[in-house]
Formats: sequence, structure tokens, C-alpha cells
Amino acid sequence: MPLTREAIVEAALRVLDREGLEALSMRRVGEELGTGAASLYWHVRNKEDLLQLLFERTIGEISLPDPDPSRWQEQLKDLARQMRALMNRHRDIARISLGRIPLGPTMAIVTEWLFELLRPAGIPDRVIAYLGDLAGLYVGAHAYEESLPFASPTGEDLPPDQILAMFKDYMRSLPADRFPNTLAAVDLLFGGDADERFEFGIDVIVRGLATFAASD
Amino acid sequence: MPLTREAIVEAALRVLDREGLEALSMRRVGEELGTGAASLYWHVRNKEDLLQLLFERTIGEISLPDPDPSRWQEQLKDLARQMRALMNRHRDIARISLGRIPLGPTMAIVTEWLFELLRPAGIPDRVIAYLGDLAGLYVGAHAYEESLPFASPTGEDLPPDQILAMFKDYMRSLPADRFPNTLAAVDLLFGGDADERFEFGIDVIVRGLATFAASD
DNA sequence: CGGGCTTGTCAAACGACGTTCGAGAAATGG
DNA sequence: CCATTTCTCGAACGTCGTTTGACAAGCCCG
Repeated sequence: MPLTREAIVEAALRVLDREGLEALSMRRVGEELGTGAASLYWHVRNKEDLLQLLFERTIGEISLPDPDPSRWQEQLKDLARQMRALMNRHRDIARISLGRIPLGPTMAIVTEWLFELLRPAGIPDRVIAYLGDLAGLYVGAHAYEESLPFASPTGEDLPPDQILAMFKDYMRSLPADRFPNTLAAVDLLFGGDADERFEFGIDVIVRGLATFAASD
Repeated sequence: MPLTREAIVEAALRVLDREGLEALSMRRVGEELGTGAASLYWHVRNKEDLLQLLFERTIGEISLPDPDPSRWQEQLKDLARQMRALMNRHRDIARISLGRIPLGPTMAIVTEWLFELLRPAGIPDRVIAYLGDLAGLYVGAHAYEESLPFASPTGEDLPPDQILAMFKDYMRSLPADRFPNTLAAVDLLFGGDADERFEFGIDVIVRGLATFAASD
């Protein structure tokens, strides 16, 4: 099999999906292709470059329906859900995506789609233009947090449910006179799975967006 | 000067503020204290642990005004602005904060404050409980993006304005028949500084939040 | 056909990283 | 005053991203 840019990206993606970001070293990708790390550097500038390619390769997977402005709220949420699903499907892509902007064609396609969807819905151009940032940041950050083993505050690594229990215990140990509301809401604060919290977030954003819609 | 946990955290913070996250190695922190890397490990479990301490040390800097529910929207925005300012003040803290949850007392204090501010404003408890996630994620992710040198898609590192120019050029080179809206909005998409985009984000979130307020 | 030139491969090495080890110094307490 | 705990730190291990330089393979042109 020839050693091309595409083959390297696909190999890196396989390693990533299978073993996660920590395992994604140049040596490991080389090994996946039956060669060494040095061989990759002819096709790829450096690891940063490879990560960017990986990012653009994966966001290329999103597919957009025909925009239907009468259902803009639901279609916008569906896009966010699709992004989240994509990031959960490809392990640790959320971590790679953060702070990275896709220069590839995907960005232009999505942007154009957003205008087609939201302009007829009465959302001002400036709001549409800034929305990409806001929504992208939220979806990316949420998926990122979701993807983490999430770091125990004490340093050691424990099963997630045990860490959660630690958090709850700490909260419940707070003095009742100083933190009455927090104490009463411990179950609310830690209840709700990732799906629910995600839906809440995009709901707030869409509701906020709706307040910008020209009311004609 | 004695080698304590606190001294190590302060030294690490100095290195971070001055030289950024890439330079923050255990060896570098040791050097800042006139010793070696190994000496730190008696006081700190590992680097992850040190980063968590650094995170909690810095978010301890936020200070909250007395909650005034009649001005809840402005006070909430001020908290977000304060968080952003804090993250801009301490270089790369945004990167460290992402995906990290503060177990320290700060979280409880802020949570309690949010309840005092928003419950009288008629926001349901569940919404308040989930708000921390949403707002924290947005502020953190925004500050993170802001803090990046931000990675050029071509791999090399260029001055930010040159990268921005590249983006604009790419956008303007799109076929006009397929991307009319995007082309017309290039200046909007890339116009607006970080302040403006941040304000837009928290405005959307607060507007969305307001739709949950009981209308009594 | 053949020789230079570009394109591609890859073992070996470099320096930096997080972390561990173990010998020792310093402080503590009985 | 000695035993024991607390703390320091030079040296080393393994892993990482990346560079170098020696080599092979394909290709164009006289």
C-alpha cells in the first residue's frame, strides 16, 4: 500500500478511534502503516498538521438536510446533535477540535447552510455570522468534557462514578447555614445525564437566538 | 525559602503567566524554585495534580457582589466577564480549566450565589443547576480560543493577522453561485473583535435564560 | 540507453518531557 | 543521643516530536 497523505490520515484515524489521543504518537501511526515515524514527515509537516487534517477529515462527515426555515429551531438543534454524535463517534476528536478552525470546504458549506436556514427566519446577518462561534464552541466544549476520563481533583484516577460520589459527598458536607440553596439542589446539580445537559444547552441557545428573530 | 505546596503552586503560576503552558514543565518549575524536578514530587502527586491546584488557585480570585435579582441579567454577564478577564490575566489558564471541575470551595460559593440571584428572578431550580455547565463551558471555551496563538491550518506558524488574511482570501475565492450568502458576509464573519463576539455569546445565553423566567 | 535529478523511505540519533529510585541530609521525638 | 520520620535531589528510564543523512526507486532528456 502506498504511503500517501490520505493513507496516513486514515491510519491515524484508526489509531485514534481504537486507542485514543494519548496513544496517537507519530511512532504509533507509523507502526499502523508498517513503517517508522520518520517516514510520515515527508507527507506531513508535523504532528500539528496531522491533527488538523484529522479534524477536517472527520467534520467532513456531517451532512446537511435541505434548509427549511419554518423548522429552523429543530434543524439547528439537529445540526448540533449531529456534531456531538460525530465527536462521540470519533474518540477524542472533540479534544482535537477545540481551538481549531476548519479552513476546509466544510466551514463554507455549513455557513452557507446557516444563512439559507436563518435569514428567511428573520435572524439578522450579524447574529448568524456570530452564531457559528457560539454554537461551535458550546458543542465542542461539551463533547470535550464528555470525552474526558474526567480528571479526579485528588490526582489519582478513579472510576467516574466514584469521583461523582466524592463530589456529592463534598457538597453535602457544606455548612447548611451558608449554603442552603446549594445543599437543597445537590441532586439537581449532579443529576441529569450528558444527553439532558446537552439538550438544555442548545435549547437555551436557540431560545436566545429566537429573541433576535424579526417578528413579522 | 521552604518548599511547600503553596510555594510550588505560586512558582508554577509565575512560570505560567510569564512563559505559558508549553514552558510549564516540572523541570522549569523546579528551576524557578532553585531546585530540580524530583523535589516537587514529595509535595505534589504529579503534573496533573499541580495543574488542578493551579486552576483552583486562580479561580479563587473571583469576587462576587451582593446578588441583586432585579439586575440579574447584568450581574450574570458581569460574572462571565470577570471569568474571562481572569483567564486572560493568567496566561493559558483557560486551556488548563477546560474539562476540569473545581472541587474547591469556589464552586460552592458561586453556585450558592447563582441561586440567590436567579431564584428570586423566577428561574426554575433545574435551569439554575444546569446553567453552571453551559456558562462555564462557553466562557472557558471562548477564553481558550482567544488564548491560542491560533493554529494555522497549513502547519507553519504565522502572525495572527496573516492567518486571518488567509482565511478571508480563501472565503473570497469561493464560487459566487454556490456560496452567495457566505461571500456577502465575509466581513461580518471575520469582523468583530473578541470582546464583541464574547458579548454576543453571553447575550444570547442570557436572553435564552430569560425565556425561562416565570412571568409574574 | 544511461546518467543525473527528483521523489520517497527509514534507522539512528537528539533533546525535552514526566516520573521513579535510592542514597543521603535535616528535623523530630522519646 | 539515637531512631525514625520527613524531605531533598542527582541520576536514570522510557517515551515523545523531530532532524539528519544515507540510501533506493522512478522519471525525464540527451
